[in-house]
Amino acid sequence: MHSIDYKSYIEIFPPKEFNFEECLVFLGRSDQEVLHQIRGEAVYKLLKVNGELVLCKIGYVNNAIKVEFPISIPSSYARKMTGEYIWEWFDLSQNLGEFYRIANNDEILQSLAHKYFGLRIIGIPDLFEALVWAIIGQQINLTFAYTLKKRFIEQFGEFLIFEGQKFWLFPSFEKIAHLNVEDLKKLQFTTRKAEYIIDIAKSMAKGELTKELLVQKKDFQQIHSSLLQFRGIGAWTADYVIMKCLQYPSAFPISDVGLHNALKNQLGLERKPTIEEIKEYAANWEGWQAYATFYLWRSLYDNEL
DNA sequence: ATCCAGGAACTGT
DNA sequence: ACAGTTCATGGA
Repeated sequence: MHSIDYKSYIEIFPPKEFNFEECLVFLGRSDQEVLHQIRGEAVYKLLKVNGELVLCKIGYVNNAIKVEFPISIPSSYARKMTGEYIWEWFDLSQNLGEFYRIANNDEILQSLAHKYFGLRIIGIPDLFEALVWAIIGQQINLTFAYTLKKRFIEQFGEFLIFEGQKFWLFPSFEKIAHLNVEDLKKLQFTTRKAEYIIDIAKSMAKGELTKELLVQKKDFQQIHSSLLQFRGIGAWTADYVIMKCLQYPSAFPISDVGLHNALKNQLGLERKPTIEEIKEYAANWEGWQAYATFYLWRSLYDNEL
């Protein structure tokens, strides 16, 4: 009989310029979020790796991200994939040194970079989840967007109960591909959004739209134009997904209303800036537009508190 | 009540 | 290419 010779937890050593607390603040921005839960200094999240459910408790101990498994210790493969997921989720591949050098010489970003130092773009590593969330968020307020997302997950997702609380997985595209528009309209999705989401689920089920296919494209422009071919994905959604799922720090959802409002606040403007004005502000942000956008979004959350 | 919301497709020019 | 219109309903 063998003894278990691996540790019952994973340690992830983040790069410089990482602040777990700041990331936790972002993760806690909506009390309607059901895909993770914050308890004390840790975030709990359920993952599924090759059919294996993995409940993670993610904390920060001795300058390392510590991932524990409150229910059961996953297989070594699942532990490896869990580590990779968390690495992407917190965008740990970026070297933020250059972003902070830019920010320090930028009128708009200087204070934000100081305030939220160590915050990384909290990603959405799952392509289907990123696309659905972007489509849900089109042209409605964030509060209602979270309501729709919660209904969608609780209607079609899987869950696991631990210590009396439910931990949800985002619904699979395989399941959503089989729905009718009416199934989503019941949850108060508009006809359009229901069509977009179901069509995208079908494209993914057929293997026509996958994260792998997008990653293989040689540059940003190719990824962008291939995403635009799918109904329901416009420029904003493509940029949002390239930023949050494919982790391009140069992605820039320039038409985003949240970005416009944040700029208005930061600059003390009477009105929202025009696209042309934003291009002028963003001239300094080359290569780091996604981080500039994300820090500006983060500033909106402070206004609510 | 009124305006607008972390847009996109469609239509007409 | 570009501008205007429609979708559609909740939140503040």
